[in-house]
Amino acid sequence: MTNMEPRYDASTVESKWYGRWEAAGLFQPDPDPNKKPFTVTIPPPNITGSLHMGHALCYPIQDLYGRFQRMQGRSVLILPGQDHAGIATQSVVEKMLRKEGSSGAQIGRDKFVERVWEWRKESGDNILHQLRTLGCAFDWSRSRFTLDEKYHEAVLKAFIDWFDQGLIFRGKRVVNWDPVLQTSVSDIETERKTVRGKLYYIRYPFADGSGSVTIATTRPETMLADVAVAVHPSDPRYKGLTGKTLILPLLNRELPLIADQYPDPAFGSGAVKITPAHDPNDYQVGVRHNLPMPVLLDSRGRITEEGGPYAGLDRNEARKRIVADLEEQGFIEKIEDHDIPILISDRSKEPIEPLLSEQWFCDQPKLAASAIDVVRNGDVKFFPERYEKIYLDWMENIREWCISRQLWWGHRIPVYYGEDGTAYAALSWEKAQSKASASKIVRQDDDVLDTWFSSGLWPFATLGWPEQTDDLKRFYPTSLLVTDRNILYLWVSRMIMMGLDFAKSKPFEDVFIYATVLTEDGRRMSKSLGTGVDPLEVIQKVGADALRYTLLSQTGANQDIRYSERKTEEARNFCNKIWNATRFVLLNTEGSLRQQPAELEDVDKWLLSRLAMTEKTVKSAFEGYDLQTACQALYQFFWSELCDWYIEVAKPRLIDPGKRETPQWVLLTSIDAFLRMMHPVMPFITEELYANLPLPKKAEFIMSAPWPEIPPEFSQPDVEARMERVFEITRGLRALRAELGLTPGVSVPVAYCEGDIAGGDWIVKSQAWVQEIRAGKPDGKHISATVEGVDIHLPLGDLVDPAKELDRIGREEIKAREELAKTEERLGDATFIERAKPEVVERAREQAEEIRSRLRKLEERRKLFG
RNA sequence: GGGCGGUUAGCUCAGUGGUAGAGCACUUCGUUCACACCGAAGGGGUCACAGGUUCAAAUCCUGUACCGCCCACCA
Repeated sequence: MTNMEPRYDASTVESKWYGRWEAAGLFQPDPDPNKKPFTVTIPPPNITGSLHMGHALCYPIQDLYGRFQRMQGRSVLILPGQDHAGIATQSVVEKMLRKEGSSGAQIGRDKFVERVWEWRKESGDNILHQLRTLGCAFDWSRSRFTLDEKYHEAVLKAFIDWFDQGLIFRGKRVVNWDPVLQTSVSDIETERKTVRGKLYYIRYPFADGSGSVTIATTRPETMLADVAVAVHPSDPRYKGLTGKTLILPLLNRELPLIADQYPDPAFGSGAVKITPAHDPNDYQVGVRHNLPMPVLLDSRGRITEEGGPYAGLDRNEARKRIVADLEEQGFIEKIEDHDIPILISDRSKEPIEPLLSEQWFCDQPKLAASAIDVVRNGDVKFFPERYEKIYLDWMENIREWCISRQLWWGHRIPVYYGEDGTAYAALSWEKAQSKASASKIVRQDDDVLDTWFSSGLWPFATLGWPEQTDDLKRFYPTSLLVTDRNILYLWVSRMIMMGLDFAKSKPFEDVFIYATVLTEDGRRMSKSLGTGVDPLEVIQKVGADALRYTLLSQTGANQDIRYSERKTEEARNFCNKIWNATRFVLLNTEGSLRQQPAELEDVDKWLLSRLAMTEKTVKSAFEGYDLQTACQALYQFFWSELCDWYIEVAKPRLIDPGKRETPQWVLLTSIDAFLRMMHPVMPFITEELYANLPLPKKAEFIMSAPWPEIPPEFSQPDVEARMERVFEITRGLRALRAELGLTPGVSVPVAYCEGDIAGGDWIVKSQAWVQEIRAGKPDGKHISATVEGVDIHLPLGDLVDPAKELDRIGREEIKAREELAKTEERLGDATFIERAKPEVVERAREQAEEIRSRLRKLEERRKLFG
């Protein structure tokens, strides 16, 4: 294998392997029943989605664990799929229709849904293809879509079950209404924002002409649907007035002045107008006092008939007109600036209208208890751990979930109504009819289910539930969920509740929540802000392996990571380094010994010991979701230990036919193990290089190879310490050379050395480019350094500028004196001697002694030049 | 209002009790037969701030400031 290019070309290599893995069936779980399964059902991306940096992290993490666990001997299933994403998809298709001059309303429900399916067939799979580019080894033969027929049946079954148990019910509530999308959305799908607004103080006169009550409101337009004014019973300002009748300005309707706990006497005037249909608090008041609840806004946020002369106006326009009219008629007492908290719809980014309407709800509070237990008792574990508390806090305060959406794209609610309005939940119209018996079914509910209702079933519905399929039996509960923190409440908590109730056990063991990918300067990546970066473009430039490494090597317990092009270049350089080092090894291992040689030099033992340490670190870091540490250990082992030291030291032996077999074996052993450990992070380059390694025993693919087993005897800490000394001395000598302006590679005839260099003469000679090392000290002028207690001298005084050298010695002396002063101060402290651990005191003593000796030597050297 | 992260070298980040580390950037040198997407040598930090615990604090505790995220029905 000598035809490797000196520059690694990712695109050639990366296009080669994916198809081969797939053809070899490696994406399917190993059928061997003795292998413990490792299962992941991936968070299904939306069919509207295109790949972004978050995906480029999320899915490779799962792929990494699939590959890692496969190497650990598990039967791995990573099940991919997609989410129909009700609101998002419906919006996309609506937009397309509008461009064509049409609309959903125009073509009707059936045609519209047909249209969405068409669109999905054309472009809905894009994102899954993009995951292949990233190297994700997912089982495409088991891919699922949340609107597949089978999946749909599972959703209906779940709904009907909960309906029958009373866990799903219909109710009239003030919900979050999105006037743009014209549907309800759940509490979690809204975002709180504070905007600068006004607080209007409006006088409501008493019907009997005895003055007025001033209310304070931020939303004057809703007064048209007022049904009362409330004050706190303890408020002295309104003592004896409750029960009287007020006149609603503009509409001249009568309103009672009522007493309720809700108004805060300290806020505004202490009196609150009550609009039950458009404010959740007012709604509660309305219920307590049995008040009427007129609805003022229609589905687009326009004023209804209730608004009398204002009917038909948009709510914002209505506000202006109403304030102007109130002002003109003298009802406004004052207007103050006020920060108003408003709700914004996540999807449309428009302000939410609280709106009283009839919706379907899920009784989450009843389901929460076991979902709390399963996390409390450690059956489901969160990584990083802090998310456990966030999850529990949420679950302990969980509220009803509005699951109906006024959309067409989604799972239509399987509820059918009889003539008398009775609701029957059933799999079909016919089944509903048989449930209803005598009563005739006249219509099906128009609403569809919240997308999260169907995705909550994902871990088991994808495996065949409600049927007890072989897959469900073998692969459920799944092993790992990898997701981002934004959907902890929307999705993770629902899967846990639904999994426990429907599939009778937790949906997954571990939940790993990865960091948000930000831009280099810490801003959110977003298409609309223009701060997004397309992963596919990055892959074209540096390769999928490099992109994976860039993101994975920053992944741990952190909550953000910053993406930058610079980092991808570093990762690409690392790929190139791996490529070239392996290339070098291949060029130097032809006809090599394939068995462990009897005799190993210290440097060989050193590298193998470092390899053993690295394997330990990497494995436990992977297991603990600390990819950062794993990547760092791999990087350091490969670049600085294997390349910078071992290969350089091994070069002379590699050209010597009598000595080459040992370093050949060490290099092959190390590279083989390194590539296997690196494979979960960089699947392509490792596969390509592994294919070329001349190993005695080799798997068909590195992907199907086992995790490297490092013999325990490779670990030799004492040899490591010895070698580190030799390397330090080498560095010291190189520094002396640099002092003389001698460039690396230029050979120096002789260096002197006083002290034990641990049998590393030959290493120091070759690595510091010295022909001979003599014991002792040179006679003439020389420069010196003390490293690891060893004095090294370079007898090349002629080359030295004495002034410069004296300056250097002076600087070192100052440094040493400062160090000595600090250390002596510590040693002079009686409590330190008494209370510090003995080994710490001992070390301080040794250090002091070492510095003193260094100072003495510096003094001698000064004399030499002075 | 409550909670959670973060604040360490110019930049991006490691580092959970014993005198500060990496990569990049920077300076100097170098085309030595794997790699210039490379190698060698160097410069660079009162570890946000203030208290406290300790013989000893970047590290533990308390508080403050700033940045970010999440939760929360004051009209």
